[in-house]
Amino acid sequence: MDALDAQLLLLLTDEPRLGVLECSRRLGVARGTVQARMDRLEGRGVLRGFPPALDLVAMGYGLTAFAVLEIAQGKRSSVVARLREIPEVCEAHATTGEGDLLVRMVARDNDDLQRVIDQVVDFEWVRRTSTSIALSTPVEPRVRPLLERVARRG
Amino acid sequence: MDALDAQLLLLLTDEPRLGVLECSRRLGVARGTVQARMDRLEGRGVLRGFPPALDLVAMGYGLTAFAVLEIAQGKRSSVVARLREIPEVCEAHATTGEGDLLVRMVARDNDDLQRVIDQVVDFEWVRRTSTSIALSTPVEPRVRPLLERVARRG
DNA sequence: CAGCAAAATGGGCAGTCTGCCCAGGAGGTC
DNA sequence: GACCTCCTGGGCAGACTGCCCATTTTGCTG
Repeated sequence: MDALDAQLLLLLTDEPRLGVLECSRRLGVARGTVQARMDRLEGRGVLRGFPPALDLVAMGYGLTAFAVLEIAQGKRSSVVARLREIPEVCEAHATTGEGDLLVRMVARDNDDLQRVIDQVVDFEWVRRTSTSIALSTPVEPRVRPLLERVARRG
Repeated sequence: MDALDAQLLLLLTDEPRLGVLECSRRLGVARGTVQARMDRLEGRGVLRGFPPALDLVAMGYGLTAFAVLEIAQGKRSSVVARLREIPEVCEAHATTGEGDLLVRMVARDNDDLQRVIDQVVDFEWVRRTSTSIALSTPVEPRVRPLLERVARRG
């Protein structure tokens, strides 16, 4: 990951539709170079692809909630298996600290959220839970700043 | 968002590099239809684009941590402004419940993480904090299940 | 410092896709 | 029945991709 790699990724972050040719023009390098860089980044697993970015709010899932679950000894995989079956569960992390599992979920409205939370929480091996609703997202998911740092140096 | 929209998005989720033409073939519809659907989805804000998916682990940021911050009355925007300046802060949500702010951050190694956490936590208006380190991610960020549901019905 | 391997350059070529256009047909509404 | 929206199938010029090549630059090694 040198500066050129980072600049390329920044460019693609800002304008993902750019083709290889256009990227090479913007960066002032040859087309083959950009192609090689992208191949390498993809090969190393840094660049995983270009998945469509979907706006859950626009899709009708306007509510996001987080739940911290405390799980009975050795039962985490059972709980995870169950969580995976709930479509509204968008993400889950096993963590240190007070809780064992941090779960992010979405819902269409309050009733829906209640239903989802019940599904997540009402489960034999879940000992204790603490749920919070996301009121706003002051920092949208981002990687840009990290890239910028690499892009500047080199 | 009808079934065709969802199927299209599913297709793009699985193979983002697919062009309009190939999508139309796979879905068994005319090319113009796919084009129109994508334009509409993008217009409605559902489809935000195709940003590059970067693997933070492969980039060297192998550690993820979550912090719950309790903020002094009315000082949230100050804290948020500060958080935005820390590149390692990848996401932050204002929440109900015990904490006021849920922050996700990444770091290269333990020392780095310590440094980042200090930056996030050592701040005048932050009252109380609770930090957890993500040990694993049993449910990777996903939207697919929600799409599948729409795709099946109509 | 000479020498080598990896990387970047600039160019060329066939195949394919995009963006845009049009006329016709299908399905639903007033 | 008139109308409107959506999908269809086709055509066209322009642009890009993937791939190839020979040459030059770069950066490291002995």
